[in-house]
Amino acid sequence: MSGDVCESFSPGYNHEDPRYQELLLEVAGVSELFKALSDETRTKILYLLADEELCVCDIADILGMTLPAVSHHLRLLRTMRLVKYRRQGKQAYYSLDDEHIVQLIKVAQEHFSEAK
Amino acid sequence: MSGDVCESFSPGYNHEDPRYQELLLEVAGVSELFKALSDETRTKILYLLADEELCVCDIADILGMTLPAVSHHLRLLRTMRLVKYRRQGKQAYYSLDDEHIVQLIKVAQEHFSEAK
DNA sequence: CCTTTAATTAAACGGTTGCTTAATTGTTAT
DNA sequence: ATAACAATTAAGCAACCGTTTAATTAAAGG
Repeated sequence: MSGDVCESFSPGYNHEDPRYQELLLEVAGVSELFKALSDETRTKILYLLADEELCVCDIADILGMTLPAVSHHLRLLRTMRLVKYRRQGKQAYYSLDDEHIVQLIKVAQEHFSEAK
Repeated sequence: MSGDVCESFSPGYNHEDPRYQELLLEVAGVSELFKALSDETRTKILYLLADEELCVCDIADILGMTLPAVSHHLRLLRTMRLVKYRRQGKQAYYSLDDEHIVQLIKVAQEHFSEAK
């Protein structure tokens, strides 16, 4: 049993317990999701897509960034299942794939505004 | 007006509009909050503190990390107003400072579990 | 006062990450 | 087929981030 250090009590965390392993997997997934949202550029992209569907070119223009840079971020957001895209002619139109993001951003906003 | 590229329409984003500037500030704050949650170690710490108050030494022991490493993360979480601490003798006991984090983690969990 | 323990801070190192440039793929039009 | 445009992919580089080690501060006890 670990955790009983500095003479203070703390419950045991059995690292061999399969439930503990499962929890670790969840933690990894959660932090990976937050990592996708931790970049300012990606957050901006999600804000834009929350309003409307946009093609890569438009996003790059609005944010004043190069196309490859934006495409790079979109790929990450895609693998995290946060955005989806549909191809129409030459353009690829992106939009939000999940309502959870809107919730996450909303809660984060609240914390931000309350923290002054 | 920006945004009208690749022959597709997109509404104008006036970069001089004070409301736009305010929005940018919010985006920066939101992404900064997510950045605090994006590290796996910090997420683990928040999971632990969601259960109970713990001192730095215990956290380090449970996670199998050095004390300075944990302290470093706690400082960041403190500046983000996510955790608070109280000193009792030699130890510093940390606990969650905000219920928003629990909400954020809960929503992230849902997304993670649904995304398989 | 000196020693010990908990915690923080500072400096340095290694790995990761995001952007840039260049090259490639895919689609439309001439 | 060739040309032009949108998008992706790849490689290289600079900046950032998390950990480690060492030094410092703070508090309790002999």
